[in-house]
Amino acid sequence: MMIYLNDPLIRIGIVESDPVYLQALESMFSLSPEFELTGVWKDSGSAIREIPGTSPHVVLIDIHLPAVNGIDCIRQLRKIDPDIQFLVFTGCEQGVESVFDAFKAGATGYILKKDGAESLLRSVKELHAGGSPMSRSIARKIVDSLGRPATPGGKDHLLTKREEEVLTLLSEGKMYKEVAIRLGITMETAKKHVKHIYNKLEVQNKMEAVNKWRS
Amino acid sequence: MMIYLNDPLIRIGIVESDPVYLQALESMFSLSPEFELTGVWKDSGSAIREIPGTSPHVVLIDIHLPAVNGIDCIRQLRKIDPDIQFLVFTGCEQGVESVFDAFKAGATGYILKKDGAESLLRSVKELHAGGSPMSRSIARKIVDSLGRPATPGGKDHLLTKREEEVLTLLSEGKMYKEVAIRLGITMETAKKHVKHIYNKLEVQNKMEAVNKWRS
DNA sequence: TTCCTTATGCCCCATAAGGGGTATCCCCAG
DNA sequence: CTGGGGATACCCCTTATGGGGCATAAGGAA
Repeated sequence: MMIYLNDPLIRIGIVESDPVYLQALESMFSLSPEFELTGVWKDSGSAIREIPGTSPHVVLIDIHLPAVNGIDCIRQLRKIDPDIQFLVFTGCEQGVESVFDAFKAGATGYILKKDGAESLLRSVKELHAGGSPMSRSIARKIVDSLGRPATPGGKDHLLTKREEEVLTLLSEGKMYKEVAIRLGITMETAKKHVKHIYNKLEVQNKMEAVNKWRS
Repeated sequence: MMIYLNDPLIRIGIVESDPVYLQALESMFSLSPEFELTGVWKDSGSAIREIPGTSPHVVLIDIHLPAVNGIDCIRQLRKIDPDIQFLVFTGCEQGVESVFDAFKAGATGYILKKDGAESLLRSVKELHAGGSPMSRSIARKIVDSLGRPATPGGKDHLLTKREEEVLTLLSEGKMYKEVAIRLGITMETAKKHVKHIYNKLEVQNKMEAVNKWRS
């Protein structure tokens, strides 16, 4: 891993589907003299194609992206250019598994949108200096899970990737019908996934599932 | 407002209904040489009666108290002794309205339990020194709401006290039946409150309502 | 006073959600 | 090669939810 301590500018790329955040981030990094914005992308597809040509030091990436999620995007990009550092930047706090997935995929930082702008800038600098910035609550999730000896169920993943996708949509208030459309499956299959989720988490409804999952 | 920068000890009172937290706080402040614990109370009634006689500089108070909530307790105590500084200390982050209510009632600090012990001690000192310590996310809520020009609805309180109670229970995954039992009303009335909430927040289901409320 | 909001209660009705079963298909581990 | 988990799909059923109306009582504001 290269460390660019002496570089005059931190070259940064942004992958964010939310236009409001994207605009804010774009302004913020364009206006800061310590950064050079190499580009912004609204989806994983274009990000994977175009980012390698721009050689950023750091890529700030949301994991909630349409079609291909940010974690897969990181995985792809790491294969192409392993020198890029990825800072996951997400709006909602999800299960500890998502955090692990992100780090396994090659992310080296994981912060929450709610932490605010100063925190974000500090994190980007810290990441570029070789650190692993993460939000307090994320760090806590990790420490907590390390504290659990042998993982109660023996299982690494309580929920499957598909189940997490379903739960993410449910957590946004989507109905089964919408979940089905988003994932390109039938409503019955979406319901089936939800039933499995409830069994695994030992809950009876969406709200409890989301609460337990996020805890 | 008096500022006690030169006092040798910060006299502190605690109002907390959770016995576990109360024990922890009691130990913490008893053992710190910078503080003098003037007393602890488990409910608003006894706190309102007894706190004025103990002349604390700072009162650390949970807003989730049985019977009379912490905000009303602060309002009452301020009338009796306006020199007392109140630091709201709560477990769960609720809507921005609750935060405003606390400040309007006379609180001058608002922190979350999850911030931890060091943060709490620092906040008490900062409060005593004339500051307004608050958790980062609380500060953000306030800044965000100030950013919204003229408050879209013109209304100060979007949701009524009762509606917030209902929404709190819904956010815990309770069914209408359980909400009704908890609040001592019929299920139909609980449903009615929920309908009002949905109208006000312009949403169609529990999850969206909770998301919008918390944002 | 009158009007409005809040909180309460009850009715009807359509749809969403939750719980159970069964069955393919694919892929990976034993 | 065989079994199991994961993902897909369809069936049945009951209950919970969301949306509408109507009504009353209390309390505050115009």
